[in-house]
Amino acid sequence: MDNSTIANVFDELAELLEFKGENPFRIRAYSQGAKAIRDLDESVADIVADPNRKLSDLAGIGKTLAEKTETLLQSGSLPQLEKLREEVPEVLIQMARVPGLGAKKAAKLQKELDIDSLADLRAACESGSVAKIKGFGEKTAQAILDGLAIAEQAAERIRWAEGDALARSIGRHMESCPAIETMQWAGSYRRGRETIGDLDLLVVASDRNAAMDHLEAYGDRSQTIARGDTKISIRVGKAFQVDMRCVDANQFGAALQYFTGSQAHNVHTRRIAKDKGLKINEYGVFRVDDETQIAGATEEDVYAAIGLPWIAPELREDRNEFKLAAAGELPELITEDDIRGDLHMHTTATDGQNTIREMADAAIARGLKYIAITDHSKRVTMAMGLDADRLRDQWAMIDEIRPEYEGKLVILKGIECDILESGGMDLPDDVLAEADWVLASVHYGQRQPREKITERILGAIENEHVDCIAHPTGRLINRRPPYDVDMDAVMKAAAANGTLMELNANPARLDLNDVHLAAAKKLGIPIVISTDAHTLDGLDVMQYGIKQARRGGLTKADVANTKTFKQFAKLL
DNA sequence: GCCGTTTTCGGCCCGACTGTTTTCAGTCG
Repeated sequence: MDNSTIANVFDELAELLEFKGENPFRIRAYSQGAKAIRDLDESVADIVADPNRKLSDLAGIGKTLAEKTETLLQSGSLPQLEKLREEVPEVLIQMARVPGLGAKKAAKLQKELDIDSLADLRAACESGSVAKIKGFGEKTAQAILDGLAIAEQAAERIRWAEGDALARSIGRHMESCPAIETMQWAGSYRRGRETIGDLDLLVVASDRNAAMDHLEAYGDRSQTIARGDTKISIRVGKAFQVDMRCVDANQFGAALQYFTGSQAHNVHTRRIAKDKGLKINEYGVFRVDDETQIAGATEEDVYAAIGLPWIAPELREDRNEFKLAAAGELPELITEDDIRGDLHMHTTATDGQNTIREMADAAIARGLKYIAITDHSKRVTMAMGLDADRLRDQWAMIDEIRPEYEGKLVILKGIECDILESGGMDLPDDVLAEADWVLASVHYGQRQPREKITERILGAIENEHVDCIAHPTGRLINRRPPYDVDMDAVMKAAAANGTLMELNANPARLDLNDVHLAAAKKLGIPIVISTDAHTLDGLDVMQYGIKQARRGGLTKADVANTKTFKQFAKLL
């Protein structure tokens, strides 16, 4: 059982306990335990198996959660969870996911009105029976109806790149507001999370009402959810929420820090402040005894006030950033300027839209010094994958054009070779041996059982000609789950065999994810950030990979394609 | 349920906004 499965169990326990009206701090303990395990850069099972280590040494895991984790690892289930699932009606969980309804209101409605489904809930709102319950009213009933409509429109988190496009569009609109002096995006968008649940805009405005009016005038606004003196929330398009907060200039840094989150990171900063006799809120850092403000204008000031250096937003998840910051060991995160090569791209030989020359010229225009041409192998029939003959023809072509690029760009003879369903590589070893760069990837048999898929990938790692595992989990964000693969085993094998691992920068993939990247870094596995470009524009997705790499805490030194070609070649 | 060099008990981040309340609970981030 892997970390995320265990974490999901604790999250579900927390959710179910909330409906039982449990002590909120006990509920939080389960959530925090889930987070601690999910964010861990090593396998919980390994820690349990190690006689020299204890699970309860992990922050947020005490005696009880350690025992439950061991039960899960041994038996695969938890009696407490089974019992709670029986006790809490499924409809309660659905109800609490309706925006505006939480566990308490949902439980009260369900109990008093005997609601069995969301359809029942809608009917109860429409008939007026909800409004008659003590503590509820007409407006609450209407808010629930609105919430139901939103929930039906599947307000799922959007990919970071989509959030980026929306933020830029709203940003352009807001720039024309004369009342706004400063503005900056915060929230999970600023932290670079792979998906964004809403957008958070922070502004300093000479006239707050004018700024809020201006946001409400955004063309695609569908609804205003709330509007107060300092904060406004609107809905854009069908269901996406955008919040704007107005603050004074001397509060901007504190507000930016607060609004950027994550929530867990903020809780941690405030706890540190409290220990120092300080209080942090979105208006600044204050001494508790006399309410004096000691910081707030910039984020650097806020962190300095609690004795820490500024922490990059991508790291603010309350994973290990506080420990690193306190020790002065925060990583200097990779930037797009550090990238010198791109080692995964396709051409017209298979499913790409441009020729080798066109890709090479576009790479030069983007400042790259080396690329690898990595078309599909023959198993990928839909993309007209290459057999040995066609591949050798392509390599002959590369030999032919290389002189034109002498001193400007190194073009590697590569292949994205499929790992076959039955195991083994899609091209014979003697062909792979002629390649400069071999990516191995799974495209078929993605639903095979864990043991089988893991065995296939381990086989590729152990093949001496394979340089790198491409998109190692196969997930497509919001579309397709990762293969059921034992990533702990894959990473250990990659480390042992000197095989590189890809961070595929395509915004739908971003594969490996941030936690995997941190784990790879810990094991010393060099990461290659590649675009998997199928078009010239496809080369521009590198920025998304960089964002993801930063979230994994990667520095220039952790990423192989930041090296000069001469240094990079030593890894092959 | 977790945690600790003020502690093994008694805390646990902090505030905006809404609706329904005549002083605050619920929800959200």
